[in-house]
Parts: sequence; structure tokens; C-alpha cells
Amino acid sequence: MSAAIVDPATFAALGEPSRLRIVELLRDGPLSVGTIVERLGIRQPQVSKHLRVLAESDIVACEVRHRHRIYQLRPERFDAVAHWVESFEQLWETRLDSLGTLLQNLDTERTGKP
Amino acid sequence: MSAAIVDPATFAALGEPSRLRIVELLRDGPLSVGTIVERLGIRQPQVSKHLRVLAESDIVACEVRHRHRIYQLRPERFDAVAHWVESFEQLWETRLDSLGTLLQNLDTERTGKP
DNA sequence: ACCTCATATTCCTTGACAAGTATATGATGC
DNA sequence: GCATCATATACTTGTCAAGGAATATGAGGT
Repeated sequence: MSAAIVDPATFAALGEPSRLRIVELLRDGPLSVGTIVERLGIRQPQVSKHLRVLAESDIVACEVRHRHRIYQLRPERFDAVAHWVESFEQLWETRLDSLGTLLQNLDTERTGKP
Repeated sequence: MSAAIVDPATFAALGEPSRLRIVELLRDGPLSVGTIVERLGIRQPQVSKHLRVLAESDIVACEVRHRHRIYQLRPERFDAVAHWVESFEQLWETRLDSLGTLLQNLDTERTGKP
């Protein structure tokens, strides 16, 4: 149980700004497509498309409710990501000094963009 | 402290398969570019480019070590992701039955990809 | 100064993906 | 059955990012 694997597609799905907004909206509870549309100010087709991507990554699930389609987050993927991150954090402590002061004051002025 | 925000760019960076592989390689410790190249079998220029993206997202840090450049993971982003995920997981328990059996046996045969 | 190793950068091409618009589906009520 | 509401899909277009190949940079050693 050392590895902790996560499908890159999960991250890719969350990497799109609008999709991340949708996910954060759904954190507070299930919502219909129409509600998401009006809350985020994105057009309905794009919302549907984004939800499709999220559904294909098993990040959300859909339930048909009367006339509406209610989308909700699925815990499994979040658990997977949680475990994945944990598998990294365990090592910070373990390795705090294993390589000495390899990176001590790493301010590393990073790559200047034009 | 309710929100827990993560830059979508962080997820986007991790969403690229090769980049995720690099990150997982680095989980076991800092590595030089050349080592990553030979371990993953990706060409050097792409590795450098991927590392650039990861560095711009503050996922990795670079240290010049003699002739080599040693890349290492930076804990901060992982902490951020960890908190972000936690902000979701706290709600699963809270809401376990709030909508009844909304998603019970959700096997949802998802959209068949070719 | 030159050569070489290690890595970064540029240019090019190609494929993926998101937004926009229009249209299709599908259930519901009349 | 027809109209309508809610949502999904199709098609087009523009943009951006990844891979490939070649080249540039830059530090070390001699």
C-alpha cells in the first residue's frame, strides 16, 4: 500500500477553471444543471459538457429527478486524491534531514515569463 | 477557513500523464533531469519543459548542484491540495443521509469511449 | 580559450479542447 | 399528439499545449 495511484485524468478534469468552479459549487450540495448555469454565468451547453467530463472521471454522478438532472460529487475520487496526497506528506517528515540541507532557503527566483 | 482554494493550474499541471509520472518519481527524493530522462524514457527536452511547468506551478523547486540541476517537490502545494480535499471530505459524513439514498448503487455505466 | 557535459530554449507541426451557435432528445403537462 | 421546459449533442472555429528535432546556454575541466 505504498504507491497510491491517481488517474491523471482526474487532475486534468479539475484543471479546467470552469470545472473546478463547478466542483466547488457542488461541495455545498447537489445541484441541477440549470442552477449551475445561473450561479456561474456560463452557458448551458458548456456546463453540460463540463459535467460530462466530470462524470466520465467519476468525480460527479447524475441522478434524474423529475424533470431535472441533479449532479452530485462522488466521494471515491476525493478519497483517492486524499490518499495520494498523504503518500507524499508522510515523506516530508521522514526525510526532513535525510539529504541534509539540500533545499534550505529555496527562494529560487523562478523562470521569468515575458 | 471554510473555503480552501486551489489554483486550477496546480491540477492542470498534474493532469498531464508524463508530469504526474515525474512527480511520483520525485516522491522518493530529489533527482536530476538526466536521471528523470533515463528513468521515464522521455526525451530530455520534454522533461525540461514539463519540469518548467511544474516549477511555474510551484510544485517543484530547482537547485543547481555542481553541474546538475536537482529538482525536488515542494510541500506547500501538496498541503494546499490536502486541505482542499479535506474541505470536501468533512461534508460526506455531515450529509450522509441528507438527501436520502440519492446515490446508492451508482454503477452508472459511463459513456463508452472508443 | 576550447571542449564537453547537462540542461534549457526555439521553431514547427499536430492534436486536443473549450466556447459559440444551433439543434436534438426526452420527459411532462395540456 | 403537441408544446414546453430542461438538458444533451453536433458542428464549427480558434487557441493552446505537447512532441519532435535542432540549437542555444552555461558551468567545469583541461
